[in-house]
Amino acid sequence: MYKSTYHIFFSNLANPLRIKIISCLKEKARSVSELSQKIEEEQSKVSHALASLKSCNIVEAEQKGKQRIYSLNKKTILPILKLIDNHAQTFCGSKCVSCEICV
Amino acid sequence: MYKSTYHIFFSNLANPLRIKIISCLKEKARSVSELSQKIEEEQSKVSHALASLKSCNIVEAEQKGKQRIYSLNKKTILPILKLIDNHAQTFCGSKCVSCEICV
DNA sequence: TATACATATGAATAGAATTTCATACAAGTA
DNA sequence: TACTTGTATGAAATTCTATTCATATGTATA
Repeated sequence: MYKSTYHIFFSNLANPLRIKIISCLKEKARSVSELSQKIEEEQSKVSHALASLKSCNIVEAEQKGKQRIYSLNKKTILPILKLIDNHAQTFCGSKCVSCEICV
Repeated sequence: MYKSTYHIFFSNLANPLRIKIISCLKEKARSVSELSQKIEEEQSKVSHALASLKSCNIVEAEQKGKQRIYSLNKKTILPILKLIDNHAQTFCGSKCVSCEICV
C-alpha cells in the first residue's frame, strides 16, 4: 500500500526508543554515546534509531571531533507532543475507562 | 518496554488504512459500510481500524439504526496533520534529496 | 420470531519493524 | 601508520502488527 507522508512520519514516531531519544534531546543536543548512556540502550540501537529520525528530519546531526551531536528539530515535534498531551488530558481525565491511552 | 501515551497514539496513526479513514472522515461522518465502499477496503479491516482509532479517541461512533456512524475528532488530528504538512514542505522542498518523506 | 442487513470480533497466518551482533568506517592521537 | 574511541551498517533472528476469513452480535423489519 502507498506510503504517505503521514504514514512515514507517524511510523517514525511510533517507537518507544525513538520517543525516549526525542525526550532526551528536548533538554539539549547530545552525542550518540551520551544518549546511549543516558537512556541505557545499546549504541547500535541508538544509532539505528537516530538514522531513522534523521531520515524524516526530526533530528539533525553535527560532527564534532569524533562525536556526532544530534539535536531535536523542535519546531514540528514539540507542538505535536503538546497536542497529544492536551488530547490525553481532555479524553483521559479521571473518568476515562475505555481509552487505551491512560491504561 | 513501557508504552507511553505518545507511543500508543503514534502507533495508532502509523498505518496507511487508518490514515485513509481519517482522510475520508475529514469531509464528513460516515458509516462503516460507507467508508468501506469509499476507500475500497474490506468491511472487517475497516472495523478493526475504526476500533483502533476509537481506542485513542481519534474517532467517535454514534449508533443510527443499524448503522454506526463514525466521525473524526478534528481538534487534535487536524492540527497535527497540518504541522506535518508544514514540516514536509519546509524540509522537502524541491531541493530535498535525502529525506524519506518526499521519496 | 425468522430473516436480512450492518458491524464487530477472534484467531490463524502473513507481513513488517526491531533487535542483535559482528563488523566496517571515520576521526583523532600516540 | 598503528591504535583507540565513537559511530554506522548489514543481515539474521526475533518480536510486533495487520490481514484474513469464518462467525458472532446487534438492529431493524416482514
